Amino acid sequence: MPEGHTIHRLAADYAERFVGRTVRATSPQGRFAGGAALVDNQVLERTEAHGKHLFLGFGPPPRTSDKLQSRGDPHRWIHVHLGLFGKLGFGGAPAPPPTDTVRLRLANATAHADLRGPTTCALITDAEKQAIHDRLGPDPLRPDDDGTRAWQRISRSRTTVAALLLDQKIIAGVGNVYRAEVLFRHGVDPYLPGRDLSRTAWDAIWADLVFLMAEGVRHNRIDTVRPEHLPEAMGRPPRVDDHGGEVYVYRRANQHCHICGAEIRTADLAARNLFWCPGCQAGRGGG
DNA sequence: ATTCCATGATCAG
DNA sequence: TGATCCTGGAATC
Repeated sequence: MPEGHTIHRLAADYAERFVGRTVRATSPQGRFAGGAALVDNQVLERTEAHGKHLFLGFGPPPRTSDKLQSRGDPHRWIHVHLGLFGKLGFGGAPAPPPTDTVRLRLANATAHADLRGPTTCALITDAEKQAIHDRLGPDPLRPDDDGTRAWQRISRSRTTVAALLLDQKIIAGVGNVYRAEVLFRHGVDPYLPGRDLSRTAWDAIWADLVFLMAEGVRHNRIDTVRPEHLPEAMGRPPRVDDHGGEVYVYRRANQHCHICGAEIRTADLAARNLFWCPGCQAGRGGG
C-alpha cells in the first residue's frame, strides 16, 4: 500500500523500534546479503522519508570508552523503495524463521522487521542520498517543503494535471489514490493541462495533500471522504471492498458518485488507472 | 492450477 | 508505448 504516507509511517515505525540501538541485519533471501552484513551490529541512528523513498541511517556502535555517547551522523544509508509490491512486516522477538522472500530483516531484543519485494534496497552514501533528494519534488509530508517549486513546473506545463501529480520530480509522495481523490475534492478535471490550473486551485490542492497525507500517516490508510459525505452521514452502505478507507472515486468505476450521482469513469493514463467523476470534475480548475 | 491485477518506476526504442 | 522488475491475494478456470 505504498504511497508517501505509508513510507513516512514506516520511517516512524522503524525509528520507534530500532533507533539508538545496535541491530542485527540479515538478508534471508540473499539478494541484499552484502549490504546487510555491512550494517549488521551497527546502530540505527535515524530514519527519514522523502516521497516514496525510505532511508535508514546507520553509524558504528559507541565504544564503551566514549564518555559522551552522542549520536553521530549516519555514515551509510539503506535506501528502500517499495515499488508497487513491496511490503514491510513488523513483529516482536524472538523473530520467527524468515520466509525465503525476506530481502532484509532487522532484529533486536524486542522487535523485528521484514522487508519483502522492494524495487530498491541498496546501501548508499550520503552523496548518493542527496542526489535522490535533488531529483525529487517537494513532499507534502516534509515540514520544510512547500508547493511553490511544484507550482513553477505545473504552471508551465501542457501535461495533464493528472500526469503531473504522479511525477515524483514535481511532487513527491502522491500516488494513484491521492491523485484521483485530491482532484475530485477540488473539482478539477484530470485532463486539464497544468498551465490551465489556477494558482488558487493549486494552493488548495497542496494544502489538502498536506492534510490528507498527514491523516494517512496517522491512520495508516487513505481516507479522503469529508465528514458530511461519510456513509453514516449520508445513510449509504460503507465501502465493502479491499483496502480500507473511504474514497470518492478511486476504484469506483461505474458506481455512482456520492455527491452528484453520475457514474464514475475510468481510463488508462500513462499505464495507470485514472478515476474521476464526470459530473463533479467537468472542465474546472482554471478558477 | 492458473491468470490477473495492484496505492511504482525505469529503460529501450 | 511496451517490456521489465518485484510479490501475493483475488479472481477465474
